[in-house]
Amino acid sequence: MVDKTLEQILLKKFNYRTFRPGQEEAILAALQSQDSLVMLPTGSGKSICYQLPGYMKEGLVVIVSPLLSLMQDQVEKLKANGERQVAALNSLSSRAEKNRIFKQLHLLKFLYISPEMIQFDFLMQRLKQLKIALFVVDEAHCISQWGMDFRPDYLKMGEIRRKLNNPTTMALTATATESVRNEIKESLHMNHEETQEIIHSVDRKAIKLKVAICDGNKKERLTELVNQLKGAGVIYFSSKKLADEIAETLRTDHGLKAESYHSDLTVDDKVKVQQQFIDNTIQLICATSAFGMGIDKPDIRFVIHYHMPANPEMYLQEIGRCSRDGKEGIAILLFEAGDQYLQMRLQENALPDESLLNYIYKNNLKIKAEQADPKVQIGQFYVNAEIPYNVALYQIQNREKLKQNQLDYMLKYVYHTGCKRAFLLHYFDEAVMNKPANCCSSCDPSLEQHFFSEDIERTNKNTEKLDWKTRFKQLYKIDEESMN
DNA sequence: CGGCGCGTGTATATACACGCGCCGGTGCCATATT
Repeated sequence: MVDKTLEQILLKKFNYRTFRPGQEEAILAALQSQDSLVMLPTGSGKSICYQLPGYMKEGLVVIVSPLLSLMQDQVEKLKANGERQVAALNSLSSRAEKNRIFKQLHLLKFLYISPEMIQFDFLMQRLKQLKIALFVVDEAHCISQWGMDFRPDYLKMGEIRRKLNNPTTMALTATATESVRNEIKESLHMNHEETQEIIHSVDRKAIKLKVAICDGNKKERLTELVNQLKGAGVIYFSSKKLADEIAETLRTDHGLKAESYHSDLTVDDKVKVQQQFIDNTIQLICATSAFGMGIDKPDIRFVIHYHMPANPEMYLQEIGRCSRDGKEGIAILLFEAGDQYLQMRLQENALPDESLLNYIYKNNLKIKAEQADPKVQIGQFYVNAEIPYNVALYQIQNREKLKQNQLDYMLKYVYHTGCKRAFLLHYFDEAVMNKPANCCSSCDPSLEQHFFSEDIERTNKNTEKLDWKTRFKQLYKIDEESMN
């Protein structure tokens, strides 16, 4: 059943003729003031799910977003679409801009904001007085994936929602198991029975799955692969240094157009690398997990993991950047015995141990100087939320066990001899429907060969080129007149 | 775990072996200056 009115608005506001799967259900839920948890695969137009009902309902749409670049990106897109009543409130705005946005909040339709900034008292007071049409948590898996680890402000969104008088809420994500979905709902204080879940498969059939077990020759395997694979690709590392080094090797020894991308890059270097990658000026990105959210490149043909990610959710997110145009692509996980220990070390360092937690509970006021340490931040979150010490310890230890299990699942994935796709989907309680051709390295041992030849056209040659400086200006300078 | 850098010890003075310790990923915000 297709609602003609909705389609007319879709055409008028967004210039699309038809809805993609899931969009209409999400929009209807919002229009009926029903809370929803929307899980749609990457590239299926999640922003329309809240933007369209935003236009139809009275009041402000507040979107909690994890990254500054995502906010600026969305604002830019809406403005390009002719929307003027949109703003992002964050540390990139000058004091004058912040003031202006704050004063004209009642005239806005869409407000993008970080979980850190929305908590500010003066802002909350103001938001409380306004009619909130929709409260959106974008990339909601961050609540579970980041909130508990290094961004505790994500854990306060439930309280924020309550303070705003429980506005209609939409949580959006691309990858979440049932338990993560429950965690999101609980964290946001969403009612289990009344929240509508709009869940679509996480399976991306265009992406073929390969695991290559190496034996002391991972670097050689990597260079062999990138020399033969056609089109644009991303190589994920769990070390910034190694990402830099391999990018350098690929450039100087192999003449490939490769750049590295990680958190040490300045903001303008990040924008530059991203844009050159989208333009096909750069063919390969050697990245850490910093790279990816908001990357809209349609023709990424392969994603290689030099290091195993921490869990299947992250693996799916990272390989999900491949093949957004629907043409075939390949995800290759390179594994060497012992690789899991790097992840284990990283995980050990993420959460406070018993003695640190104890120290934080006893000396909370005295350690403000150390607030930069995420472990201390997590501990302080529990203290400030007045959660008893034993409960906090129990929760943290549970979290550690969960992470171990997730890593174990990745290891089992590596050594699984049956269908890799089936095994990965099983983690999300899904079965393989309509198994694609060349499904995975278990189903087709010489899978990667298909991606060495150029007979299949896999690149978009007519990608519009945009000077990165122009792009940078667009992204990070909100024009002044737009608020009037 | 594995790889690297560094200091120490050896056998006989500069080169090399050995063991020890360390490292390894995600982002908001603030707030002060120039």
